[in-house]
Amino acid sequence: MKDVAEAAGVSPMTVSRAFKRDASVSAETREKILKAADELGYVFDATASNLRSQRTGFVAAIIPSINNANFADTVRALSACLSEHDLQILLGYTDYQIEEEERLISQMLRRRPEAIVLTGGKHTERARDLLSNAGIPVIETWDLPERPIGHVVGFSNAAAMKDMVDRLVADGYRRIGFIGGDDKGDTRGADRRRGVVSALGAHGLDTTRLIAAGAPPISMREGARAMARMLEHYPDTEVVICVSDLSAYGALTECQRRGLRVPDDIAIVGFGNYEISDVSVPTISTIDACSAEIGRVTAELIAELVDGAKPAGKARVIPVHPKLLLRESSARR
Amino acid sequence: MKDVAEAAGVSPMTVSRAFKRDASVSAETREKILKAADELGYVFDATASNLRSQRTGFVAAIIPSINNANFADTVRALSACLSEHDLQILLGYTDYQIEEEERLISQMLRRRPEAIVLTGGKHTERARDLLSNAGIPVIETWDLPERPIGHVVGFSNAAAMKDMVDRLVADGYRRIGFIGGDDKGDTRGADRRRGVVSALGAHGLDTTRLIAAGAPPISMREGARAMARMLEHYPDTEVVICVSDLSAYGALTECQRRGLRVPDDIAIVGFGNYEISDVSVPTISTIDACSAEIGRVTAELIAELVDGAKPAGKARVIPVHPKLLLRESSARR
DNA sequence: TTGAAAGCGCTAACAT
DNA sequence: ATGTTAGCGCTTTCAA
Repeated sequence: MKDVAEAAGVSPMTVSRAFKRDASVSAETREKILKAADELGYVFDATASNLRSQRTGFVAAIIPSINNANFADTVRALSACLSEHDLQILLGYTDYQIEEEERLISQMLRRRPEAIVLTGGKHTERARDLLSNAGIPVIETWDLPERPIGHVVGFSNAAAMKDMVDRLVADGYRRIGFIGGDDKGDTRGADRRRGVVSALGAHGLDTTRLIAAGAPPISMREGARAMARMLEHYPDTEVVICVSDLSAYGALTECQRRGLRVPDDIAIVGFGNYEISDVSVPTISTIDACSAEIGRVTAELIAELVDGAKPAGKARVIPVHPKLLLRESSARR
Repeated sequence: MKDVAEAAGVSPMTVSRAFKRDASVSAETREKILKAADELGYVFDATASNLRSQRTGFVAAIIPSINNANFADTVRALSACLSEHDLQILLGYTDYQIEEEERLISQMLRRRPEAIVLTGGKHTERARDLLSNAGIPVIETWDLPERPIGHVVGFSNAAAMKDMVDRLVADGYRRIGFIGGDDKGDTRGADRRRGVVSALGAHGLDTTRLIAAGAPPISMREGARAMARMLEHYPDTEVVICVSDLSAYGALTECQRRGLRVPDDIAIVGFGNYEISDVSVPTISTIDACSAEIGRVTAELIAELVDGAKPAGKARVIPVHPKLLLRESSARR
């Protein structure tokens, strides 16, 4: 920057200002400086800037898996909105393990992010401590934690499933099974399972038709395998609720390979409104989790908190509202 | 760090050493220091460390889309291998636009990454300049560029498609169509289309059965729409090659909705070995692009280049070898 | 194994 | 609108 200053015949401070958007530099001077910088091949050093200004422009975002279209949608929306405020995402993924989340949090805080976004409301105690003491906004998403660390943008996975069960029961379904949500790592999956079981109980229905799908990520293959076991153990099941659309699609293929008609012989529903659920034959009933909305709302919240015009204020809980999408796979004959 | 030093009764320099892995600090002193740091809630400041040591531990990685399982697999493997060398990914995505790629590159270089990974070999001239002058290893992936900027880890999309066409022709297919690859943004898709057309030409077959799928990301829905047009314009087509498994699956569903049997009435093949291609009914023939291998190999290359034991050396081209996976959707009756 | 001095490249704060 | 001074929190370098 010193070199650029010399080349342009100004002080380093003026060069610094010329590289800021709102700084007070005459248009003429700025042009001269940018030209000099370009000729010298100068590249602004954000590291030094961050240290001196104590602002990094980073927002840490931690998701369970990078290879999940729902979380990808959230991150994409988050990233797009944040970039309008000159904020950049520092992405990490936990492989559905809170110990790994703790490690990531501890690592990322060293980079001095200006806010941190988490997926879910279950964390190690040390992670909670680190976050509470970090002095930056913490936003938990994709859940409504009982004991929030800071802000929340999300929904109750259990309540979403209750709505689905209520609807299926209203449609006349009685023998209802569930696939997945057995592993502790996938806390949202476990919440969905709990929601289904408790809703079934409330209707006085059988709550034992539960099939494990193993450790997350629960994908299509696991869904197919679990459906095979469902059909063996509970062959008279009328509708199978799956922890996600991916497992629901896998379950659907298992039925197709066995010559079972969906929904005529057995109905299937999923969760997440992945693209496949609206394209497959039959299309799959699901719940839209508002992935992108979660990202957008979170970004807006962060922009507001980081701009720092307001005096912190207290932690907010912003609910989003999943939507039931009834499609061919659970249509009553 | 000064506070920690005082609390532990040592100099800041010793604290600094205690936080390094290999530094020479007596076990006793280190323990004392870590305890003091923990009690004070001290969090190491990577920003200052980066500035002084001129090492950030960042590797910039730019992919077309975060919501693509192939690129996600590459990034996951890259990230996992890099973290063993204390390197962290700074992820950006271009939405398949090289102008956006240029903007991202320029932004990311300010953060002083120690290497930069790109997807594809097509970039703006300014992007090429920025990268050439950045003084860090540049690795282009998922392609074999004619004019590489630095290192390359990838394969020829056109050659991969030639193999597929050759195989289909050997299986007796003659009227072969292609869906996608029409938009300039998806350069790998365009390469695949070129590869198909040129291979068809070499066999003396009809090269006009090309259906546009629009701007990327080409997903299931676009595949279904394109298949509808293929069936209208070229109803006697024997096999349809799709730019990816997602569009291939979409194409498959369009056939199913029309009552066409795959592969008996029409065969379909895809690209990328996405999970769906091995689960759908029928399973979809495809080409495995070695997504994870690209990430792993790239990470190993970077680790070697960044450790800096060697004196730079010249740019390397490391080919990976896509594999034909023939499945039900193109099985000859 | 530990410490002291200097400075990485930028910008906050103040002055003009 | 521009310049000067000081220093962000570490680590390199040298010394003991």
